[in-house]
Amino acid sequence: MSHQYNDKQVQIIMTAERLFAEHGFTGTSVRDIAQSAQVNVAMISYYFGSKEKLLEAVFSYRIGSSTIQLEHLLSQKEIAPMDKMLLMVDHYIDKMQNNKYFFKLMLSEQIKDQDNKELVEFIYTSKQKNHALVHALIQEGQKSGHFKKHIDVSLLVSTLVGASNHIFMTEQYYKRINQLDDMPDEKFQPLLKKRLKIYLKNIFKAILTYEL
Amino acid sequence: MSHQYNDKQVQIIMTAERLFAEHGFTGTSVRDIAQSAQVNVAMISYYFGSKEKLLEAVFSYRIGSSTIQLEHLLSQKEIAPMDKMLLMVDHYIDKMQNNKYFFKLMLSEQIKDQDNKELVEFIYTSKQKNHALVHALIQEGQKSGHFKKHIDVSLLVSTLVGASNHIFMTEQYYKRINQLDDMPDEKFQPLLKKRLKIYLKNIFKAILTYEL
DNA sequence: TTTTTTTAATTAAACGTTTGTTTAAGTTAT
DNA sequence: ATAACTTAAACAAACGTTTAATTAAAAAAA
Repeated sequence: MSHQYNDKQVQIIMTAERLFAEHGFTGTSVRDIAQSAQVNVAMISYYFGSKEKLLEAVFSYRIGSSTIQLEHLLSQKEIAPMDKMLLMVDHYIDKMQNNKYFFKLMLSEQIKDQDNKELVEFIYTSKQKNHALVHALIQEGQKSGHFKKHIDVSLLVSTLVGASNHIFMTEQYYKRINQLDDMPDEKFQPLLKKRLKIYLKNIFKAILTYEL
Repeated sequence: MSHQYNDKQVQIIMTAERLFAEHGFTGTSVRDIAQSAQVNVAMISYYFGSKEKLLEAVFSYRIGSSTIQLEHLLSQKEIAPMDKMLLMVDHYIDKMQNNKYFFKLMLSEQIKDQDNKELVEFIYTSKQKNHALVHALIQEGQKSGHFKKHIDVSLLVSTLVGASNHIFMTEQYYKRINQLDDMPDEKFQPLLKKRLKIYLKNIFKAILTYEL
């Protein structure tokens, strides 16, 4: 993976990302994408080969920076393990809110029975990298006595990923159930983000330190 | 909503549920469903009117029992609030493992930009009911002094729903990352369920009681 | 610098499939 | 005899992809 894409290709990729997220991969036609991106239908085959390859290009386009940022954060020696963990939570939630479409797409691709093996492998590799980083951080915290023993890293990560995903995917439900319908989105979004961050960081503190 | 369906209709509904969950709504053709359910394609239009209506029938078929069971559980006066809450977690996880296809389908329908307003309304009503029940239980626990104050019910429920969903949707990743590839599924499934229950109940205890 | 050649980008139209749904003729059950 | 069920075939519309023709841009030759 990992290409260099010209302006027109990026335009197509970002349009596809949005439409795939909103209506699903099969729910989006190449003509929908072409029209929204204001290019001819044939350009998609011309540049990417096929609709499937375009999906892969979307993933390819979003790679890299994520893991690198996390790696950089966790490598800073002067930060205490717990603070690193809480920073990670903040970082992840920011990332998700800034890349809602991609996270939606990633989630819906994981739900489906995958036949696109390239994509399955990419998602797994990406997950494994993050898992390894978190695992190392937890071990570091356990050695220094800041964290308790017997922590299931997969479940911990699933709490962050699953709960954040669920809240952001269903934020309209959150709005309605909490009687925030009248609040404009530019006020609601920061509010939700703030609440989610506080909430998840408290959970992480509890899981990592308390002997429940 | 809420119909009576004959054997053949149920056969179609359950097949559709599985295929919609595995390949998405748009990713499943009525011919796929007809073939898997071993009926003629025209039977789907004949019984349900359209593919969209069939999707609604799947939801309609799964209604009722869920909320009723939860209502029954939470109405039992002799059980302490915390025990009720932990029972609810157990109950929810059991339900999800026994209805994996439906939960997958429900999740992927929530991810999409909904145009099917009937379905949106149904999902919202269902969520609201559960939310109200949990909310009442938490207030009960707060009054009796068992729970702490200031609990965001939506975030709490999202933790249960989101984390459970994420784990079950990506259980193959869990298997691989935790080096459980060789374990047969009939051993792995109970293991995962057990771990998830313990883990989530601990989180709930922490959120509901500790002043974090 | 101009002209020619070669490559890349862009287009509308057409390709063969597959899509959801309907039809009209049939069978089975009431 | 009436109603409910079941079928293969047909329908137009939408699908992903390819084609062949044209324009724009870049490279090479004059």
